[in-house]
Amino acid sequence: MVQSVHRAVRVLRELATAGPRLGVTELAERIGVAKPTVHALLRTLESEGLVRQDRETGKYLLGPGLLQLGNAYLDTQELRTRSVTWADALASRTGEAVWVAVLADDHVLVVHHAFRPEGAVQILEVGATIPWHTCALGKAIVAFLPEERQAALLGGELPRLTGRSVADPAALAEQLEQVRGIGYALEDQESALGDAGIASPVFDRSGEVVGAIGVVGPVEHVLTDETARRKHAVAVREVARNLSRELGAGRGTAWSEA
Amino acid sequence: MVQSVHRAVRVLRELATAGPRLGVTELAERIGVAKPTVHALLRTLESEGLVRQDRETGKYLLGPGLLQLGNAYLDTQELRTRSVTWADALASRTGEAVWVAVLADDHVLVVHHAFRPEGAVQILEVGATIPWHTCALGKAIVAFLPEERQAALLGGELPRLTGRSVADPAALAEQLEQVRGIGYALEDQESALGDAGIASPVFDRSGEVVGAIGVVGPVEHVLTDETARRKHAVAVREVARNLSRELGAGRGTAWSEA
DNA sequence: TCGCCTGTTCGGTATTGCGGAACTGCGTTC
DNA sequence: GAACGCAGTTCCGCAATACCGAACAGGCGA
Repeated sequence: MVQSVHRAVRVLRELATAGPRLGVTELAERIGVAKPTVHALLRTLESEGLVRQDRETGKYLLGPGLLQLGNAYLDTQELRTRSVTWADALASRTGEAVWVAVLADDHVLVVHHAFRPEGAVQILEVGATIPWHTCALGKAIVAFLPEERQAALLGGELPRLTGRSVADPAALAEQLEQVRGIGYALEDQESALGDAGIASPVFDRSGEVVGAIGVVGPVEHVLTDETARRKHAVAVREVARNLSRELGAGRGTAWSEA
Repeated sequence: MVQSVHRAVRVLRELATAGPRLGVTELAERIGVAKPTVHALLRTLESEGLVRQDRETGKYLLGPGLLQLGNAYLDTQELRTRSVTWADALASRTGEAVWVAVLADDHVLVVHHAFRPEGAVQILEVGATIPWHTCALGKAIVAFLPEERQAALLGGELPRLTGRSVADPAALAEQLEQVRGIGYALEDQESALGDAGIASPVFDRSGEVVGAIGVVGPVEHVLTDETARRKHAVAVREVARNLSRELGAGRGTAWSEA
């Protein structure tokens, strides 16, 4: 494990989470490293375009190079490239926004976002991260993970984002069991009040979950109306299966049992 | 300059450009570093989620952590956050897609993309990079850069992406002069056949160019029709000025002379 | 004007990362 | 089906390299 690289990434992470603009001194004490060391790391990162320095204040902030790399990641993400057409189809079939996501640590990372067809202002959610247990996408993925991994996630931190977030491991485990039974997961305003979601897992040729696809929208559209919910659930599951097959998942894997 | 960090970034860059999947050996000889060294770097990057390993082939590819960081960069980008509403307004006023971009080295980096209102399939271009001299956004920015910087860019590599790309420094310099005169830049299928653009520079409170905003669309919509072109140019320039003012640029800076 | 806070530079120390050589496991070839 | 070759991986000794204490420079506020 290369120490300086590890520290450099910590610097980037700190800039990403703590604040847009951080000074050398502040960074140094945050990550517990001497000031000149942090300075050297920053200079290196700056020369690579991953960090830039505010000319006026002297403080540092994230650089454009990160966006290029992030975008390059998206291109390598086979799930994303394959899902584009399916996501569009699902969006126009359901009339709702469609998200495609993968699991990164204990968060769900949105890698594709198809806008709701009849949309007013909609902000792009690609790159957004959400705790796995507060969204349908996360539950859909985790339900089909190897058992140890599931246990680890259930045992980890489970923050509450809204009053409706479920933070009890036992209750979540039961939900996951249910997901395995019906092949899709639900979310009822657990990450944001007013928003709900329905998602199904996507598998690859090795038979493992690689991510999930699902609709996201106002509770009234997605969950409240019983018949609409049924319709959406069927559509989501169907699209997820087709997408899985396109990724090489054969029958006999978890998705066909669902 | 921290050597290992520099090398780690080179690894990421290589993965981003050369191919989605690269092996340790291949990476090692590409960047001219011993195999075990590259391996250590990869393991570190992997533990940070910036790189992942394809379990089947053993080869390495970019990881999801990069997308998170890239997204964090976007949030720090004041130009982007401020431009969202202006971009939407411009898109609906012109009926074309609107891009907002900054300059990163000798490439333009798209930081915001407002879709064309009446749109069929449109792919999101946020994160895309284009050589500065083959798009209106790039010319709009470079035209207002300090002279040494301009000279350096004109003296650098000027690849041709289409048959219409302008690769001659003198011709480009003349175009830049023109941009300074009229306050907007044009592109006629210089980065992609069939596509044209009109863009104006955006300034911040220090009076320096921070980026550009402009419309992008089929030549027939954007350039061919003389009256439409005029209308678009006026709209773009106006929005760029308003955006600049919102960022704190005062009168008396370059933009008000344009 | 002074003091205190930044970001920055310097250079010695030993930690740390580096790479040659050897290992392992897979796919391919004969 | 055994032998080869090439991949990713591990080990370990050397010394290059990154780290940090201390001192410097520049700006802001008091």
